[in-house]
Amino acid sequence: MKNFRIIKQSKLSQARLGVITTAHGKIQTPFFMPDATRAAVKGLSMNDLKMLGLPAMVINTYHLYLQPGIDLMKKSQGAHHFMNWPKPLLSDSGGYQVYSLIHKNSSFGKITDEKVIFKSPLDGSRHEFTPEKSIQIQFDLGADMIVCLDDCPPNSLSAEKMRLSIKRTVSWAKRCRQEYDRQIRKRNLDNNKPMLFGVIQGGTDLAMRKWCAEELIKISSPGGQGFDGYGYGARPVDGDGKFLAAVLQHTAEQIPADKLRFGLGIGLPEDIARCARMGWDMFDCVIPTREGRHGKLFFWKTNSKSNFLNSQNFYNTINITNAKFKQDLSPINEHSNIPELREHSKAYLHHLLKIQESLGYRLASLNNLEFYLDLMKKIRQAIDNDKL
RNA sequence: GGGUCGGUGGCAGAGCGGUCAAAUGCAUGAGACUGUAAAUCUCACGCCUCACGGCUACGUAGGUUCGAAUCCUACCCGGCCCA
Repeated sequence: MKNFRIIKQSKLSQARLGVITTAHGKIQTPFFMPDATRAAVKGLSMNDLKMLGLPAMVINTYHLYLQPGIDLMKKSQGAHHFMNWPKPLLSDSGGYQVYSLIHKNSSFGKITDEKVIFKSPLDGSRHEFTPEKSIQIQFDLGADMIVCLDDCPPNSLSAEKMRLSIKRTVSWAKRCRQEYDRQIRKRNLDNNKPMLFGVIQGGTDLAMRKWCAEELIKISSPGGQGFDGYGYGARPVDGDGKFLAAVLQHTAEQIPADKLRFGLGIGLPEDIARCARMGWDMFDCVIPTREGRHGKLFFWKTNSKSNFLNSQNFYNTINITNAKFKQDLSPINEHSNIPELREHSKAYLHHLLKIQESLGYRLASLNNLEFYLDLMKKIRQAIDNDKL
């Protein structure tokens, strides 16, 4: 059974339309997932997310392992039941925490070729993550799409260290693949396999990205060669925040066309549009929710051209906490399909965020997620019409 | 009326002779945020100047001192206690 099927290839670019089939329903690609790292999209209820038509979300192995713990996940028969979320889930491996905690600050742990030693930011306790353990936990979480534990390096790493890091990521991917096969047998999941993703590292160096991709694709098992999909790992921007378009383009080209391409942590709306054009199929990012909580709202510009997604500036942002919105009684978003965003004023949302009221976080997150989901829909339509 | 403690920047509140345009918190203003240690972080925050620097300021008015938010005197205002 093949769980990713390409439906249409754009005549204009590498962009494609597809469908993923999971045990919790189908997903049309390209698509975007918000991050529900600790089993919640901050500020939003599952009903909110259903109302938005959210296709899937990303939960995190490391965070859920620390809190509330995997025993409870097993007892709840997985994250879907625990969260009461009926649609697909993707669990991230904890590889990003190798970067965000340890690479950035070595007092948070240590990386060896064998495993990662984390010191919990919650209470300082010591925890070991092996590739095998990450996969086991992800099976316990019961996610529909799971990710190999990787060593996510800073882009600034020296060439020599980057080479070692990639070797580690590849060796861990092998071990993840073996553990995955073991779990499938052990749990009798032959007809209900989660999809497994490898993560391509290599910083900003095209040759390193290519090498990492090739090594990952070579990994084989009785279950087949390579992975169901491949992710782009590490920050997609340089030190100045400039999008690494050439690296994304080159990395996409290394991934076999019939495999899913997952841009981890991407990104800004224009970056997602560009990546879709390169043939990337799935995205996740904290931007819409985090920046919403911090007051930044995304809005469509009124565009008449049908190929507006190819332009640089197809949207506006405002910072609703700016003083100029204090007295602005106009709707938060008059074009929204969400009644609350049409009926509440900007002044009200300004006020809610100023007093740190959770309703403010919710309204801002709703606005931005609606924008992102709309963006993905427009991208899919554009591909369908050969406009992207 | 008597006693007592106190009056500091938008607010709260340190400071108690020089290193004070004055700690800290809040509020305010702006910015950042890309597989969420993020309801977080950064910067600004008396006035003038891009800046060097200058000016005005710790209730009011005097005084002591080389020098006062800090000491003294009077007055004004507030809290508490007594009558």
